[in-house]
Amino acid sequence: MNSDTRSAIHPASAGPPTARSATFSPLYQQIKGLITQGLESGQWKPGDMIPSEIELAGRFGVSQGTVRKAVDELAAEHLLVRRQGKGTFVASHTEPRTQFRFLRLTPNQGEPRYPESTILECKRARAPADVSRALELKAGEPVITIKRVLAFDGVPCVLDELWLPGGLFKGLTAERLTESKAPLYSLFESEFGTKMIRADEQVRAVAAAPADARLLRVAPGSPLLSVERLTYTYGDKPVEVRKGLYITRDYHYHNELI
Amino acid sequence: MNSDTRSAIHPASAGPPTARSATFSPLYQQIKGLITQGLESGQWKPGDMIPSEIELAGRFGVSQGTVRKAVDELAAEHLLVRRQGKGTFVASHTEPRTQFRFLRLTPNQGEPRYPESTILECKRARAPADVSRALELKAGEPVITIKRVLAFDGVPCVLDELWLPGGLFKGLTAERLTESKAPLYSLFESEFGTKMIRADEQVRAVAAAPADARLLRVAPGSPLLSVERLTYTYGDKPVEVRKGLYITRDYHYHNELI
DNA sequence: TAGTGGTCTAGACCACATG
DNA sequence: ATGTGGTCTAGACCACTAT
Repeated sequence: MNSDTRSAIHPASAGPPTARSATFSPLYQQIKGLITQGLESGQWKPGDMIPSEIELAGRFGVSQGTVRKAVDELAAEHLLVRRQGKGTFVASHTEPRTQFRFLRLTPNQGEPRYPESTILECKRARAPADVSRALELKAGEPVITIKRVLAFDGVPCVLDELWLPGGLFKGLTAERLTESKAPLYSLFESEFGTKMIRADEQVRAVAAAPADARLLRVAPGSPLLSVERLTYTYGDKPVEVRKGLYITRDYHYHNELI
Repeated sequence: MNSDTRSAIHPASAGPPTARSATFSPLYQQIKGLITQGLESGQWKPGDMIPSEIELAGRFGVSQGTVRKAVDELAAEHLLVRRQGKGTFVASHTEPRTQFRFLRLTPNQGEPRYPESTILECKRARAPADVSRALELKAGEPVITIKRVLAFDGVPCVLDELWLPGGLFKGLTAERLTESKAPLYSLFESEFGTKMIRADEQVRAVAAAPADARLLRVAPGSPLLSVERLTYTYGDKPVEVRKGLYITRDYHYHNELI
């Protein structure tokens, strides 16, 4: 079965059972790639159950243990979620665990909560140079920019501005954002088919500019936490730039070093 | 072999091959615990090679695959480091990778570097109430407190104050800290046998108090990044409280969301 | 050449969820 | 009762490191 196996994955490179050229990656890595393709292409959408390990093993012509190792790693990367007795599912931003991986704002006392959002602006525009560079867009390619305030119990806490490639988010309007009570990333994955996977953040302390201070209802010059985020989807493709200003009097940015 | 196996690990609970009471955790979890004991007790010190998988499998009376799963998880938690062809080693803060997991300060341009340290103070003292609570010490138990400035090329960047349980760090003096050019955690693990494993951080933006501003050579009221850290060693035991103030003009706090 | 971790297989049985 | 993921075994062979 071994030679059949390998030829199933690399039809052009079949060889004797133990043949493996220098360019071959381990089978389980190849399986990871094939599963990731299914996710990227939308064949399996967030929340969907993917085929069982046995089914995938048969389909790819490898043993169940090999599929298991591939799925284990994808689960460790939070692309998949295993549920014993039920199956393996595509991770979704509708799940609270996923949401709080991308919302690090935590109350100084009490449990993490999700804030209310007020959209200030949502329009198509030309991207600033740094945003354009970060999103790997050509100069002049359109982006959609969103500006909003996040609040807890009516008290402003975050002033957020973000930029998205226009091509991926056609039809995104302020109305649609205002109607939806779901978190942004949840909306993005369900309505626009773009799933945020990971992000890099740069955190700084800055003094509040007058305009920002007014929107956040703090004194100009107050210390604010600046959080600049670059977010990636499958294949390490950058798809969101986000700049946030946080008031960290009653909340803080939480991080676990492991 | 199965019944021998289990009796080797739980001498008092041996049973038929397939017996497993409700209180039994999976074998590989038990193996994880046994290996962790070896780390915690100092049987294997940072940098040491632990016995091979086959050796451990024989010693614990389980298959190599079970040891492998245990070691895999400990490596994922950064307690161990695998090196193909060489062996498996106890992770150490002398390795750059480990150091930068706990030093998130990154230049806005260029590669991460390690700053120079100037010790301002190192003394035994009574812990403030919040520190005492965080370290789970009884009121009045002594702590060692260290105050220092970190700088890049002579330019102050971080003002750090930290508290350690006195009992674990006997003989820690300013001289010893000043002599050592190694990072603190490296010194702690090699000289005092306390290995820092993970930490929780709370990040905020604050205004510089006059005294802090003077030490950091910034204007009073300047925005500073406040980073409060509680650090744990084996067994989730808290062993360090650290409060840092960062100047984030040329550097930022970097974080990857995954 | 020998020892280490890395990959892969085949098969057994357990634990959990559901019909 | 069935199907799912979770654990465990036994053994083969590969890739890397050192002597």
